[in-house]
Order: sequence, then C-alpha cells, then structure tokens
Amino acid sequence: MEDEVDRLVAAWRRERPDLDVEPLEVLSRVSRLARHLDRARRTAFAEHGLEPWEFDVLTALRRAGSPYQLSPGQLLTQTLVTSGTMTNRIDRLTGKGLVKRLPDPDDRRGVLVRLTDDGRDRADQALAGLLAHERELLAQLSSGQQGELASLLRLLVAPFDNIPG
Amino acid sequence: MEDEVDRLVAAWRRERPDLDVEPLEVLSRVSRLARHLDRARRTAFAEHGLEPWEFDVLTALRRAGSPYQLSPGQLLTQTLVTSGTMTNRIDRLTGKGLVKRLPDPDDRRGVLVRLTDDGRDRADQALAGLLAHERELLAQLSSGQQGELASLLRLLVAPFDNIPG
DNA sequence: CGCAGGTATCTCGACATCAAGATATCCCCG
DNA sequence: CGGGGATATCTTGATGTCGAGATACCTGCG
Repeated sequence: MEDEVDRLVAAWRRERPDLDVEPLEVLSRVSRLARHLDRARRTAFAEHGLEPWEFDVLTALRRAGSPYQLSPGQLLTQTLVTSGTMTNRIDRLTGKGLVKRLPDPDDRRGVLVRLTDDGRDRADQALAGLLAHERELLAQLSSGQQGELASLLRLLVAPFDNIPG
Repeated sequence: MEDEVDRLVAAWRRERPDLDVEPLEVLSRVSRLARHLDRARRTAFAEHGLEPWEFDVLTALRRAGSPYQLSPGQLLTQTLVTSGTMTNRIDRLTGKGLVKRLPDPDDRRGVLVRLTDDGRDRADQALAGLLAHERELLAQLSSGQQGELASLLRLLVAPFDNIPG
C-alpha cells in the first residue's frame, strides 16, 4: 500500500533528481504519523474529558508512583515543553482540581506538583482508553514487527534523550 | 542504549502491572521522536531564514513542478492543517514575497497559490540543508535498517493517508 | 562570611493553530 | 432552467505554545 510519503518522494525525484531524498522515507513518515496520532489521541481523550496536554502531565505524575508528585522541572523533561508552557499547564490543571502545588520542603525555590485523587482516576481511565485505541492502530503489524519497529525507533530517539539537548 | 520510553514503560509496568502497555513502545517513540525532529528542523531552517511551516508550504509548491502552483485545498491535504491555518500561512508568505495568490481561471470560488522565484530558491536551499541534517540523524542506522523502518512506518501511516480522515 | 554563577520557577508578549461558521460559487437533478 | 446540497476559501475568537527575561534561592570558592 502506498502512502503520502511515497508520493512525496516520487515528486522530489522528478523535480530534483540531483538530490538524495532517502532520509525523507523515514523521517517524513515519523512526522506525518505523529500528526495523525495527535488527532487520534485528541479524539480518544475527549471521551474522558481530557485534552492531550492534560493527559501528558497527569500521566507523568501517575507514573511517578505514590505520592504522585514531581517538580515542574521533572515534568519539563518528560513532556518536552518549555517552562512557560508548564507553568500555564499546572495553573489550569490546578483550576480543574486535578493537581495541586505544594512547596518543596528541601528547596525554597522549588515546587512539587501532586496529583489529586480525582486527577489520578482520570489519568487511569484515559490511559486505558488510549491503549485500546492504539492497539487498533497497531493491528496492522505482527507482534514481531512491532518489536522490530520499537527497536529501530529507539536507536533514533536515544541520542536525543541521552545527550541532553 | 536506553531511552525515555524505556523508562516510561518500566514505570507503567511497576505502577499498573494489570495493563498491557506494549503499544507505547512504538507509538510513544513516534510522538517523542517527532517532537525532537521538530526542534531540529527549526534549527536547520533558521540558517535559511525560514520557519518550519513556511518550509512545508513552499516545498509542497516546489514539488508540484512548474509552474509551481496549487490550490489552498491541495495544500491542506499535504500539510495536515486546517483551512483557517492555511489562509493565514498564505497571507504571511504573500507578505514576505515568497508566494502570490492568483484567481483560478476554472473556478471562481478557487484560488491558486504560486511560488515566486525567490520562494523557489529558498525552498531549494532549505531542502538541501534539511537533508544534510537528517542524514546525520540517520547515521545511527544501516541502509538496510532505514529501509526496514520506512516499510514498517508505511504500514502504519497508509490507513490514515488512504482512508480519508 | 559574601559574592558570583547557576538553578527553579514564573511572567509577559507575540504568534500559530484550531473549530465553527460565513460567504461565494459550482453542479446535479428534476 | 432553477433550487438545494456540496465545495472552496476566508473570517473570527479562543487557546496553547514559545522565547526571553525577571525573581528568588542555592552553592561553592576565595
């Protein structure tokens, strides 16, 4: 089955036969797939009354384990947004009663963001819903193919995640 | 080499051992990699005085081949943005002298967006720069691995691209 | 002890995006 | 030929994000 990137690459080969556009076969597919996934996630979360960005923050806290709290700085590295964005997100989630801010007892510059009980339940429900949707998308691939894909992607992501940038 | 998704999955297995979080191995990596790529692209394009969204539009027109023109609607499907966004983008690119709007001779509702000579040169330069950067990122993978990765990704993207959504 | 540099978070203004609706035009079918 | 639904583009208002800078606090060195 052909996809938009096949068409895109074919067009470049016609218009710019002097260039090697092979990298696009991988990286344009990653970007486009991510864009489609964003839309699908938005739909999936709407069933639980959450926005994708809310899910990202709540689940980061949920994963931290009891007492479900992290500093804003830790949340930054997990969600790949800037500090201004995170401040704003925490404000809004606080307004919805899903998280609350506590002073960090060990560092008076710092703050700890903690999940409320309601926030925890929402995160758990939305995660289950998301996984159900994602399993459908991945039904295209055998279990072995999924593992292989994950491994190849890891090779590309690891440099970003490990060499801080 | 471990990445953030490995840590993320391990955390879920600890916190929610009842759930099968396997889908995240693939799809969370796609989302995170796309996010890193966005940042890298932003840096690469800055060398040519372009924003990523400008690149997306200009290259779509460039790929169309002489006379380098498409309707806004055709640009929508290629760039995965909404119509309001595209109107805004065309306005701004027009202001920078990189594209111009022409009436569609065959449909008075319609418009054709055409690349200017300057826009064409910018697109060509930025593409060459982007490919150079992307080749570095992909140096982690052998040629065979790149092909395999591209094929697996195609399986996931194709349903979105072919069943209009 | 005191200061310089680093770190954590927040503030602010600019900007790009989206969703929904408005407007103009097309096209098929009766 | 005329009306109704589809289509193409643009408008509007709300919102989320970013980048740069401000503020408060920590830390190590002299």
